[in-house]
Amino acid sequence: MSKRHNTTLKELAKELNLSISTVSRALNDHPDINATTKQNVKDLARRMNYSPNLFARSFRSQKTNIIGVVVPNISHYFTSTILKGILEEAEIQGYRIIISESNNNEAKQTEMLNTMTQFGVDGILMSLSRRTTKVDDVLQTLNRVPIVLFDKVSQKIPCTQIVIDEEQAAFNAVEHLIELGKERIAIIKETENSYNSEKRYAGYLRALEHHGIKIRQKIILSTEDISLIHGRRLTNILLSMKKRPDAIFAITDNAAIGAIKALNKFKVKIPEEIAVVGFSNSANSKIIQPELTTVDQPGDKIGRTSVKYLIEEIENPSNDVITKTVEIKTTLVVRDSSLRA
Amino acid sequence: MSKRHNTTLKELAKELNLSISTVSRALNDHPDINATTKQNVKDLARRMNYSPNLFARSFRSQKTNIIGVVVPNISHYFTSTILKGILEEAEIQGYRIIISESNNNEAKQTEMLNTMTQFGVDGILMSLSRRTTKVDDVLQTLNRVPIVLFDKVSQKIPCTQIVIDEEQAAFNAVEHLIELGKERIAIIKETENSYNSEKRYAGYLRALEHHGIKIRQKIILSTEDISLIHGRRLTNILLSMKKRPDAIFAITDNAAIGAIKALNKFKVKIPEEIAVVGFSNSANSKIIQPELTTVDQPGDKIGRTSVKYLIEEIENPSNDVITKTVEIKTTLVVRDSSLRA
DNA sequence: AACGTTACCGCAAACGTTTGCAATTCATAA
DNA sequence: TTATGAATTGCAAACGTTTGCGGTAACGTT
Repeated sequence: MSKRHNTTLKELAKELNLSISTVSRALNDHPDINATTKQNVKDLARRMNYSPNLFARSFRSQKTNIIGVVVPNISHYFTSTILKGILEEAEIQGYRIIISESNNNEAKQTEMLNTMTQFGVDGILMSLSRRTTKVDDVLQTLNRVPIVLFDKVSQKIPCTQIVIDEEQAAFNAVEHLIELGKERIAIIKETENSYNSEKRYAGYLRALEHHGIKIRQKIILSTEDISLIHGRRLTNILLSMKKRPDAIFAITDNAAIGAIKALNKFKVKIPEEIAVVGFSNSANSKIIQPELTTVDQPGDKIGRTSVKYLIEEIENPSNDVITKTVEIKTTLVVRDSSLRA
Repeated sequence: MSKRHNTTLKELAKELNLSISTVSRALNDHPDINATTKQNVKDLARRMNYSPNLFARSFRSQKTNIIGVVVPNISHYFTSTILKGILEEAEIQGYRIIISESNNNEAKQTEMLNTMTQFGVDGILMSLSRRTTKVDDVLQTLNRVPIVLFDKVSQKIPCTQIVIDEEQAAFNAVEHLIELGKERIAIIKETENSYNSEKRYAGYLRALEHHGIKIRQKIILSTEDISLIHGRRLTNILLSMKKRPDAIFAITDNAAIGAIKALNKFKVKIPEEIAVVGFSNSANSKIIQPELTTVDQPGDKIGRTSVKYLIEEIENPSNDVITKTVEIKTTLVVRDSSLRA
C-alpha cells in the first residue's frame, strides 16, 4: 500500500549483483553490454515495474523534454484546435506540454515566460497576447530558449513564425464573393493594426483591385473589439446607408455571425440581397442560420508544424537567428450564407 | 549571448564567500541565518538574476508541483472552460499543469495515466473517457498518486469527484417548462447509461412526478451519439407523431440545437408550439435562432474546486480512501427557445 | 612467454538543491 | 576561569541518473 515508491536503478543492481552503471547502460541498449545481461536486466525491470525517474534524468541532462505553451485564451475554439495539434505532435516526438494563459495581458505573458524558463522548458510555443508592445521581455527569454510563434505573431521577434496565409485566404474569400456577382463588398475589420487584421484587409484590397472593382471607403468599417455585438452594430450601419452593400466580408466568424443576426432581424435575404463570409470556420459557423461561408483554418496543422519547427531548433541548436515565416494553407468552406439559391 | 546559463547557489556562495548551505537557507528564510547575511544574499541573488533550478529541487524533494490533467477532448468548449479554471487556481497555488488528451480512447487514457505518474506529477485531475470499463488501470495509478475526477466520473473509483448537480439542474429545467404550461415534455437522452445522462434523466422524471404529470414512454428518446445530427433525427421522429410533444428537453446543447434546426425546417413555432431546453450553455446556444434556454455549467468553478480538493489531498495525505462527491450548483439561463412571446 | 585486443563491466564524479549535524564564535552565567 | 548556551555558519550526504575512464578476464597473436 506504500503510496508512491518507485524502484530505482540501485535496487535493480542489487537484485542482479550488477553495478548501477551496467544496469543503466543495459536499459539504454548501450553496445558495451552483453546481450544476455541486457535481457536479464530488462526482464527484472519489467517485473519490478521499474520506470526511470524523469526528474533525475532531466536534472542531469539539463533536458526536460517539456515544451511550454503560452496562449491568450485556452477556451477560444481556434486556439483549442491548435492545442490539440500541439498535443498530438508533441506526444509522437516524446515531449510533454505545459500550458498557461496570458489572458491577453502583457504583464502576465512575460510572467508566464519567466516561470516557464525557470521551470526549464526546452522551448516555448507562443501566441502573442493582443497588445504586445514590450517585445524586450520576449527577446530576453528568446535569448535563453528557442521560441516559435504561431497565429498571433510579430515580425519584431526574430524567430520562426507559423501563421496561416491570411492575405491569400482573404483574397480567396473576397474573390468568391466577386465570382458570385457581388461588387459592393463591405469589410468589417479591426481598428487596431493587428497582424491578422492587416493581412486580411490587404487580401480584400488585392482581390478588389485584381478584379477591377472600385474601393469604397464608406463600406470599409473598423471596430476595436471584433465581436458578435460589434459585427451586428456595424451591419446596422451598413443597412442604414442609402446604397447598401451586396456582400459583407467580416474578418472573424463572430463578427460575421453578428452581421447575419442583424440581417435576419431586418429580414434581409442572405445571400440574395447580401452575402456574408466569415473567417475561422468556428463551430458557430455551422449553427447560425443560414450557415456561414468561412475560411477554414487548420488549427491542428498549425499546432503540429509549430511543434515540428520548435523541436528541430531544440535538437539542432544553431547560433544564428532564424526568422522563417511558415504559412499554412487554408480553404474556403462555402455554405448557405454565400450560396446562390 | 550564452544561451541558457543559470546562476547556481554555488556561484552565489563563491561570490559572497559563504557556503552553499548558508546561501540556500538565506534564500529560504531559514531562522538560523543572520538578518544582514540574508539581505546580502538576497540582494546578490537578485542582481545575478538567480532562480532556483526547479528540477534539482523537485528531484530532491520528490515533489514536482505539477498536476497532470487528462481530458477526453481539449477542444470541447465545456472542457476548455474547466481547463481555464484549473489553470487559474493552479497558478494561484503555485502548481503547474500538464495536459493530455485521451480522445475518448480507454487504452490511451491509461497510457496517459502511466506517463503522468512516470513523469512524477503530484496528482491527477481527470475526466473519464466515454466508455471507461477497465477501472483497474485507474485504481492502480490511484494507488500511487491522488486523483480527483471531474465532469465524467465513476462511482467505481474511490476518490473525490467534482460534478455539477445534474439531477437538480435537469429538474429545474423541466420544471421551468412545466411552469410555462407545457405538459407533454419529450426528452432526448443517451442510450448508454453514462453518469450524466442517467442523472439528468432522473431529474426529468422527478420533475414530472412532482408536478403530477404522466410519464409517456413514447416521447422518451435515446441515442448512442448525443449530437446535433441525432438531435435533429429524433426531433423529426417526434414531429411525425400523431400527437406531438409541446416541449423538448435535450440533455446536451448540441442535441437541442439539432432539435431547433429540425423545428425551424418545418416552421414549427418555438416556443409556442414546441419549446426547447438544452444543457451546457455552450457558445452555440447564443448563436442559434431562437437562442436556446439551457443549463449553465460553471466550468471554471468546476476546474477551480477540482484543483482545490486535489491539492488538499496532495499536501495532507491520509491513508483512508476519500470518496466525497462535490456537486457544483448550476443555473438555468432562460432564452427565446422557451420564452413565452 | 609476453603482449595486444576484445568484450564486458564497475568506480566515481557530476548535475543543483536541501538538511541533519557538527563546528565555530561570542556572550553570559556559575 | 570554566561551563553553558545561543547564534551563526559550514561540512557532507543524499536524491537517481548518466557517462568518462579505468579495470579485469579471456582469448588470440607473435
